[in-house]
Amino acid sequence: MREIKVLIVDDHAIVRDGICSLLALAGDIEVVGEAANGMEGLEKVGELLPDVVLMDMAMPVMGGLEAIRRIRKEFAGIKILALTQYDDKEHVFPAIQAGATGFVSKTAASSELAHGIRAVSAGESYLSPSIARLFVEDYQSVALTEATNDPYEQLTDREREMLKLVVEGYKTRQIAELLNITPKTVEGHKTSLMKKLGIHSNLDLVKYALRRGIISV
Amino acid sequence: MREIKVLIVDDHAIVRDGICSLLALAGDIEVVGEAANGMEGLEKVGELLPDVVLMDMAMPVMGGLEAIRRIRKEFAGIKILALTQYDDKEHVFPAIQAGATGFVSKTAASSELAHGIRAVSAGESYLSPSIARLFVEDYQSVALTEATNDPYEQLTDREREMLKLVVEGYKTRQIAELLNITPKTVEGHKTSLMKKLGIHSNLDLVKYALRRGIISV
DNA sequence: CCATATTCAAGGGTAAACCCCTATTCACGT
DNA sequence: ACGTGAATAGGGGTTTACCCTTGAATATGG
Repeated sequence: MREIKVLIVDDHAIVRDGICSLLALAGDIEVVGEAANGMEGLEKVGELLPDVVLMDMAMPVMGGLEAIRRIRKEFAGIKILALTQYDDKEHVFPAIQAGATGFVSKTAASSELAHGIRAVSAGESYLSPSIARLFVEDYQSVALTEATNDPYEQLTDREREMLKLVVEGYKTRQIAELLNITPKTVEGHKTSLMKKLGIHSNLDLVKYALRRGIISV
Repeated sequence: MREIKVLIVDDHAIVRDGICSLLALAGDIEVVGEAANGMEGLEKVGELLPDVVLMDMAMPVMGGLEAIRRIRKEFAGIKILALTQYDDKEHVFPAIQAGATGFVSKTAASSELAHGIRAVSAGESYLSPSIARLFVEDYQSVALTEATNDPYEQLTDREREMLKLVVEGYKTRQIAELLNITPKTVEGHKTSLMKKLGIHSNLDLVKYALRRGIISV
């Protein structure tokens, strides 16, 4: 199997050299170039066409975030593994939205770098445990609301059925036809469930349903 | 350092034994018990109080999903590492929402199991590359829509203003009062923007706005 | 066994949203 | 000067949603 070509972008020469020698031990990874900032990184990506770019987030001249956006825009096929010393939402999520395929924390075990590079190169993702935690917690924040005394538990089966159909976009009349009841009955359940949830509009019902994970965008 | 106490829940004895011997090699992990289904797993959790439960998703009697919910409810401090042979959204996200702290694919390298157990035990998370991908892509779906030729760019400033107010819950009349224009004008803009976005209901407008990040739940 | 509560069902009336069309004004580029 | 697109406004009719009330069947509890 061909070696994975990697470009390292970091403003510290010592970090670059360290990573370089680390990856040399991996065997299946070849460091084809280095860059000291986002601007330089963007140029070298064009010259060297690496498989994976290892991108530090905190850099002068052009930050990692902007560099990721530009690389993704011009070279859609090249995977980006972001590298950071800060393991918090504010640093991680913007990088992912900018187009990073994986994220490794600098506090992580050094072996993770090679794992991450292999994963993103294979079209998958890699998230350091401290980073993965952020994603998992973000998804669970929805469910946590559930654990508390959510009035959703107070709804009858029929009302939950209505809620689901309503937020899925069915009109009152359509629901009535589906369930072989009159539209008036549907409205009755709807009024009742809205009262229980303390919601007064169709719109907030959708937001509630999304928060509860009843439907997804 | 104390060994990490693990309970294995899987309906196949062969799988349990295999995992058991794998983890024995790790050194810092001790398998304190096994269970063949969710119900049995729940009982053993109470008896053995493990640090981490390794939970298979596909099981008879009581599935992994329900078992995760109950364990989380009764024993909030115990971490759950889910295990599955299916690496898709439909299987992974519900497990996370039910309370799993990490997720390992059965197609993954066997060394991942120990990594995952250590991560969740330390209060972090572990996601196999094929699973991590799902999370990353889910976060990127917002940005990706943006990158393509989203008709949102076709909207006029006024229309964007309407869109924002509408999905925030303002009624047509209220918007009219806010902007000192007639309700009819508001309707006009609304009709126009909905046509541009190919949306035919208030409800889908909310979903669109959430997808686009115009509002948040 | 009866009283009460809950669920499901339905009607009537009002207000709001939605649909299709037209029309004026203003700005902008050709 | 002309066409185009945006913002504004309105008419008229249909559809839906929202609010209040009622009634029947089915628990649930004293």
